[in-house]
Amino acid sequence: MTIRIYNTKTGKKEDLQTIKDGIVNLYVCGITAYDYCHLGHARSTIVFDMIVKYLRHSGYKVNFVRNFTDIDDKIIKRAAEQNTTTEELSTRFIQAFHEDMISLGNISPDIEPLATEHIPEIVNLIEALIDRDFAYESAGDVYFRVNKFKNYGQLSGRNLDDMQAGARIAINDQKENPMDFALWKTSKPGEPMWDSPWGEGRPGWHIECSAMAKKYFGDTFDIHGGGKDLIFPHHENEIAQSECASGEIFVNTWIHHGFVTIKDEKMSKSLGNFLTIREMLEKYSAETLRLFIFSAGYRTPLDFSDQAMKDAEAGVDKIYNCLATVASLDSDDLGKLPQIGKKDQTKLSNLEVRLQAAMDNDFNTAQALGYVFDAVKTVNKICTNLPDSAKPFNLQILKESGQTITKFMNILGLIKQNPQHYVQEKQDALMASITISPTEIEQLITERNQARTDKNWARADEIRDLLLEHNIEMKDGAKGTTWVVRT
RNA sequence: GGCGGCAUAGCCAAGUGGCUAAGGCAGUGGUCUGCAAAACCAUUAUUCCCCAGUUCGACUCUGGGUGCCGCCUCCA
Repeated sequence: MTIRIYNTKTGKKEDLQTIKDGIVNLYVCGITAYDYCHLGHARSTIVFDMIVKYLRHSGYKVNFVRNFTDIDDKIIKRAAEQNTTTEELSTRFIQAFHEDMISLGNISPDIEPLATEHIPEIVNLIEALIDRDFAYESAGDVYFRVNKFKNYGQLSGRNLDDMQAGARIAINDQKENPMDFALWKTSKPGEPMWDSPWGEGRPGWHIECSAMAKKYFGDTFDIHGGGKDLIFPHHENEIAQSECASGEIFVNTWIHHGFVTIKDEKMSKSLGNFLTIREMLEKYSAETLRLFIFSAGYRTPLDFSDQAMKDAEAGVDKIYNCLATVASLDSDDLGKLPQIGKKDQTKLSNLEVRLQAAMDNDFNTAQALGYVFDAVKTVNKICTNLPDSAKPFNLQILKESGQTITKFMNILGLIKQNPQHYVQEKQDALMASITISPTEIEQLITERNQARTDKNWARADEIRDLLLEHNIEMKDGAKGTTWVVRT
């Protein structure tokens, strides 16, 4: 099967064709390190984590680079506010970012380059652009000459005339054209600076990615990713810089994911309506967040709400519960398992193929999750109906289905815990909140069961109500009465 | 103003030129239970924003309209 990916550049899904057989070079724009990351960043990192894991699962060697922007206007401003250096500030938030990534269960990129560690590469690239007349110096700044690049606007589907008509561009006398963007900026006194042929200054925002991508992947590479908001101007400008400097196509496939919204508005620092990863993880597990994120296509806007998170949590529990049940099936149960209907059997044995087909289709996690839940339902159905005349073969089907589900969910960074432990731990966590001891509960259950034997329903109900007041819910099963803490 | 995207049941959300329009949450009826819970079964869009067109046939393609969102300034 071929993996098909929606390419922003062409607006179509295309078969993935790598430059080198079996190798994917992937560059993702990372964060500007000046604050804690919010759910939007979480979606970005989780989506690309899934993409990398799925590509690797599909047999590709993926070289995954994600940068940090550790010098820019916002960092300078924030550092000044906090009375610290840009270096201290960015180091602190890069550290926080790494902590968040571990909490979320994301793998690390192979390389995490910093802009400030690539100043020579940046300067070289700017010099190449000046040599080719695509850039010019103006009072210590260097600007890219957008008029010189005939493809400017190809990624975002714009043209220079339309954009200038918009007139939302700050007037700057140093520029030949208002749309020209800075490659190098003169530093003001007290700001961080590096030596350059144009005097002391610092790089513009876009140039770092062009320089670092070139360093690690050469002039042309396979996939470049980021949020939709980076399409213009950031990625447009990267293309301009890189292609004008090298004369080669910069990137073959552009992947852009959608935003996380709150009440249908984009979550962003400027709007102040953001929730940090840390805040949200106090309330919900990383796996709940991941399921929530994967319940929609990565390009769709995703609206965050408590209800949506509760739905996702119920989904995670549902899968774990099913897998815990399957894991608990042992040879004693063999005789009780039913023959599995032909239809269910086919459904389960096709699961892996269906999951793969969904993922191959532009990483359609929502559809894949649909298949997983469908399989969970089927497995539950089989486990629940336990008539006689079963064959070991049936147990095998259930165990294999459980393995397929687990293996696939692991690609999404989900179901990484032992299901039985998960169910148990969830229970244990709830235990802390209850106001009655397990011993007392057991005593009351024993008493209730005696009352039930005596057909003293009044007393039995009384005990159940009493336990319910303590959030304890009983389940009368064939093997006796079990209990759980109600969520 | 320019450009791009989206519109599918109470909510979230896949999907396809013709086969039952996935799945989750919530709801309803049932099985089970002394009553419950959990689980399971059944059920919840004769229809996919509106209007035209293409087609033997469109929710899916084309054109127009409406609404929402995003980008054009920093942004994942």
